[in-house]
Amino acid sequence: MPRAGLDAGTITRAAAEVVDEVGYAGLTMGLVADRLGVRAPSLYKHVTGQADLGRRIAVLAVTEIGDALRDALQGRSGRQALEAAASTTRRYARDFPGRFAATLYVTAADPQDPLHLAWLRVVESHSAILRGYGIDEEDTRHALLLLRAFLDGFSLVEPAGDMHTEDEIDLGLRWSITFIDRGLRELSDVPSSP
Amino acid sequence: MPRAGLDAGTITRAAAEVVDEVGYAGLTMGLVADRLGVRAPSLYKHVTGQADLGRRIAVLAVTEIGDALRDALQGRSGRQALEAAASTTRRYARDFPGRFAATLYVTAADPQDPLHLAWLRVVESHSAILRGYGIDEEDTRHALLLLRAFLDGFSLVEPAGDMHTEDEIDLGLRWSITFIDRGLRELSDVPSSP
DNA sequence: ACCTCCTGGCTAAGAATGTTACCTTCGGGC
DNA sequence: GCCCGAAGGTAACATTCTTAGCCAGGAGGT
Repeated sequence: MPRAGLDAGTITRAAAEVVDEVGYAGLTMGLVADRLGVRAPSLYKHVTGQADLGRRIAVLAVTEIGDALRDALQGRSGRQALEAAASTTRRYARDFPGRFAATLYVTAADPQDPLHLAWLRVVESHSAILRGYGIDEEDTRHALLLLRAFLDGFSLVEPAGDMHTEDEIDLGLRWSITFIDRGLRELSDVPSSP
Repeated sequence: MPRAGLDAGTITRAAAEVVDEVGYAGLTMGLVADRLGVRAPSLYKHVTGQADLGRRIAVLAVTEIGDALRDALQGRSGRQALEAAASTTRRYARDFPGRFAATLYVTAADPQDPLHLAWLRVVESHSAILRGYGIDEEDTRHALLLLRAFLDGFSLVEPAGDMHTEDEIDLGLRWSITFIDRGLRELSDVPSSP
């Protein structure tokens, strides 16, 4: 029987598909192995265990979000950039619920953690949004936290769908973007609409 | 041997202590049983299983947050109310990390779900904050979403502590509160400082 | 006081899963 | 063609959730 040609990457991608289907809590080594046409113990040749696999899913997801943000922010600034970032983050959370959950549950340990580096790229995109508003460096640092809390928090509220309808969230999101955009413009040294 | 006097409530409280110590993912029936001086299968006389127990922890946590918010908002309005809500939510997330995680992971199924009712009380507190700003009903509805995303999102970013120091988060939170407070005051029909 | 019955806790056992130990075989380098 | 490391397989073990079935304890009626 030929080798399956596994490596950590293919296993992680298969695992990411699994969590998107069965939820992050439903991840099992057996399901991942099945998807790859392989037996569960074979996975341990490439990942150290389920915890490791979970971390790798989180790194993959944060990296993908970072990529998506970078693409979406090309050539946009101000309110358009805010909108693009919000809808990108939200779409990712909806299309890949398991992966997105991983980004919330798994936290980086040390600054060398690949997860940390992946997050830095996301933060860089958030910074790019703020750069367009021309606010000073200290405000930018604080606003970054607000932005992350807002974007992640909003995508988080989504699955708790019992409280709000899809449309209501859509409207709320657009309203919130207007709210934040206005606040940021007022902070700006050179208001774009004085 | 005397009866232990278990019921769903005591089991849930014990389980809540367990998750705060070992993390939500580390919850096992055995740990809960140990804490109560009882064998694991006995728990099944009062809760249907681990999933049920997880839901009950979430309900407990959301209820506690609701109570804490209600207390903290007594006699405060405007910016003070915002600050009180943020620090209350954040303190809860830090003091009871396992329980707080449960509020993020578990989602209500139907509108009769006790979890849904518990969330309604939290939303009621958020509404109370906004009420003080005198903004119209539609804006209030949208702002509620913003508030929930912000408060939960901020408490969520906290454990990902590799990226920001404690003080930095503190400052960012105060800055964000100022930001939101100003935005809300500008929405107000009767600006408090015209 | 005693009997009865249900409740609540226990032990034992089964099923699912994560993980390790060890074996086998593929496939490239000499 | 041989050798050896790496990749995958099988078997087995440990942990944990959960169910089945037993037994005691105590509340309530007589």
